Amino acid sequence: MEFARRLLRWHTGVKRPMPWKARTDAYAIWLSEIILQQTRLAQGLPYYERFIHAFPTVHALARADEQAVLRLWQGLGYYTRARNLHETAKYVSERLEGRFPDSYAGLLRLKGIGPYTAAAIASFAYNLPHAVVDGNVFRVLARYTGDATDIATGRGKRHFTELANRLLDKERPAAYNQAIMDFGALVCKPAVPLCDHCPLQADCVAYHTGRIATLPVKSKRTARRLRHFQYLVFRDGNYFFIRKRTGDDIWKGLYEFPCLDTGDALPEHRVRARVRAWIGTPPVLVAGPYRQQLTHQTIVATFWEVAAPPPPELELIKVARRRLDAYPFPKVILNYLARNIL
DNA sequence: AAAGCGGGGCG
DNA sequence: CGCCCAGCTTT
Repeated sequence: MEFARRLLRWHTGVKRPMPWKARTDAYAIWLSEIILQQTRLAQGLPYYERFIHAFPTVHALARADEQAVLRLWQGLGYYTRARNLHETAKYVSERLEGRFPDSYAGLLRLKGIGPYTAAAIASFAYNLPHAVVDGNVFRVLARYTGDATDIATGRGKRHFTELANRLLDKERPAAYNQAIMDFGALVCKPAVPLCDHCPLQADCVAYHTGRIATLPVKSKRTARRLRHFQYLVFRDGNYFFIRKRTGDDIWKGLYEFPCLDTGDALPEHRVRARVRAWIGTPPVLVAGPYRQQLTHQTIVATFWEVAAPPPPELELIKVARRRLDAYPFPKVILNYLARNIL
């Protein structure tokens, strides 16, 4: 219990402010946790404020249409989270009378809720003894125990989850979980940890064996794919033609201009020839190429204007310039609009 | 078990 | 430029 006691003592002085801690309802906790998946607190906070204001209850969120939810999510990334958020809101609102499950196992069954989020809601909303295991916890525990088990493997996840639950203060699970995550974010940081001011330094194995910089061990490396998107901007005065992205690819559910995914780089004259063969009119290069760095892909987007009406078989949506802000777009489209249109 | 999914910040 | 961030879903 020494570990938990020191952590909680440290935490009394340096809590990070969490707006949703003012509310104890599972809805607010759940919303904040989904937003913060793989997302820094500073980046997620403004989104939480906008969501909780627009949808104060799970019923309000359930009544919204998906496009409005995605629009509010625009720019945050990992858009599957937004679609799952909406689906789960409808489920909880319509099937569970607005009440979230009050057990870890029950929470785990909901879409978009995995082991971390189930533990977070169980502890923060209901004070149940389930240890959260996120990036912070992996790092703190791997360093504290000097354990080089690969956190990217199932075995590593199981190992650190069991350890986390042994170390958990079962009398105060909510406070403990908040403390260890704040500790990972503020002291036991990834690149430049503050070991000189660390309350756990005396017992930290990695510190005493000089392995702070090499722990935790995370194997999977990121192979990054390079893709070239040619966006065709059909324009009729103040009207634009867009469509919704579908299929198993990035940005599902978001909108964009019709896109020629050429895969490899293509010389400008080849693009013009290809578009001309397709719709009879050569396009004019108007912007780009813009690079958009995703975690596993690099998108190079070039924008072409076409002085002809779009082929009907594309089934594009005709939208007035002033109405574009009702649609969710990926960042690269927003950049184009901001620099060239709006 | 491994792959895929955004965008931003930091050293 | 590479790694990381209050991870989850699909294959």
